[in-house]
Amino acid sequence: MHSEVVASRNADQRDSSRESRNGTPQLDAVSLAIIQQLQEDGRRPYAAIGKAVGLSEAAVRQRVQKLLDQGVMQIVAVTDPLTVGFRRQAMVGVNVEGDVESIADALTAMSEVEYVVMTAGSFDILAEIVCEDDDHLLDVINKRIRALPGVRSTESFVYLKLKKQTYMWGTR
Amino acid sequence: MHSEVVASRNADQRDSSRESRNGTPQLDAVSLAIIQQLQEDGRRPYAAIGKAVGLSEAAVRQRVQKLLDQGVMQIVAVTDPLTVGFRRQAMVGVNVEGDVESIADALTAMSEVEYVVMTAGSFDILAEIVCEDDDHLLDVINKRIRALPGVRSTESFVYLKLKKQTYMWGTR
DNA sequence: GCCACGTCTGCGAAATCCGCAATCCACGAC
DNA sequence: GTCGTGGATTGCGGATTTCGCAGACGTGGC
Repeated sequence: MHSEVVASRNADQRDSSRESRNGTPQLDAVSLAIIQQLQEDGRRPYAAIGKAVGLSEAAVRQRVQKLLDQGVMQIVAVTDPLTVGFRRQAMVGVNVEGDVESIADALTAMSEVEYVVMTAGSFDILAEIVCEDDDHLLDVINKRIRALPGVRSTESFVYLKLKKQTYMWGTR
Repeated sequence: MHSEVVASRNADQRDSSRESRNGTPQLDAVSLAIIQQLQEDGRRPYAAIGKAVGLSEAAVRQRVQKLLDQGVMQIVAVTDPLTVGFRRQAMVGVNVEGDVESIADALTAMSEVEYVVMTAGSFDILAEIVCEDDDHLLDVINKRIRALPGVRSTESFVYLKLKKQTYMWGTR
C-alpha cells in the first residue's frame, strides 16, 4: 500500500500552503487527489481517501479541513433545481458600461443568482438565475438587474432542460 | 424537539415516492429540508439533520439514500476549476439545425463539457467547457463541437473570473 | 376485516470522526 | 555542523456516527 502518489510527497507537500500571485493557494498532487475522491463521493470516509492517496486518516482530515477553510472546495448537495420546485431558470448575459466588477458584485449579492462569471466575448458577465416562477424571473431580470446603474443591456436564455451537470474533471 | 416540520408529516410523506408527469419524483417538505441541510454542509451527520427536520437518524439516512439513488441530488466536492489547475473555461452558445437534443447528447458525452442546458433564446444550447489551456479549448470548440453535424454556429465566452457559485437556494 | 407496502423508530455492533501529543522533515540561523 | 522553528504527518483512545435489522405504525386495496 501507500503506492499511489507517494513519489512526489516530500517534494510537494510544502506547496499545499504556498500562495500563487493571485492569492489562491497552490495545490499539490495529494490535495488534488483528495479533491478528486470527494468529487466522486462527498461523504467518502477519510480513511478510504487516505488509502487511495497514500496518507493517514488524520492527515486527510486535516487537509480537507484546510481546503474547506481556504474556500478551495466546498462539500455540498447539488440538485437540478427544476426537480426541487424552482420552475424557472435562466442564464443572463449582461453588458456593462463602466466598472464591470462592481456590477458583478451587485449580482452576486442577489439571492436568486446562483452563478456569476466575468467573461470575454459579447457579454461582460454571465449570471445564472433560479426562480420560482415566471413572475419572479421577470421581476429579477427587469426590475433588479436592468435597474442597476451601469448595466447597458441584458439577454436572457430561459432553461428548458438541464442535460448535464458534473463535478468530476480530473476523472478523465 | 421534533418541532420544525412535523405538522405536514403524515399528509406529505407519501408524496416522497410519487412521480410527477415528467418522471421526476415529487418531493415533500421534509425531503426539501433535508436537501437544504446538506446544501449547507454535505457531511452533516444524519442525527443533526434529523433534529433539524424532525425525523429520526435512521429515517434521514433512508431518505438521503433514496434521494441519491433517484438522482435527485448528489453530494460532491465542488471547486473553482481555475484554482485547481484548469486555466481555461468557457461558456459556449450553440445554434442547431435539426434535432437539438441529439446535439445536446453529443456535447454531454464530451468529458471537457461540465454543464449542458437546452435554452430558449438566441442559443439553443449552452455548454460550459473546462480545459487545461488555450490549445485544448480551441481544439474542443473548433474541432469537436463545430464539427458536429447539425451545429449551425457557436459563440464562446471565455471565463475571466468566477465571482459566485452557490448551491443554497431555499436558504433565503 | 385483513393483508401488503412504504415509512419510521429503536437499538446494538461496527466503523468513523475527532482531538491531542509525539514524531518527522525541510529549512534557516548561527 | 548543530540547533531551533514551523508545518505536516502519524498513532492513538474516546466520543460520535454510521449501518443493518426487526418491529411498529398508517394507509390503501380487496
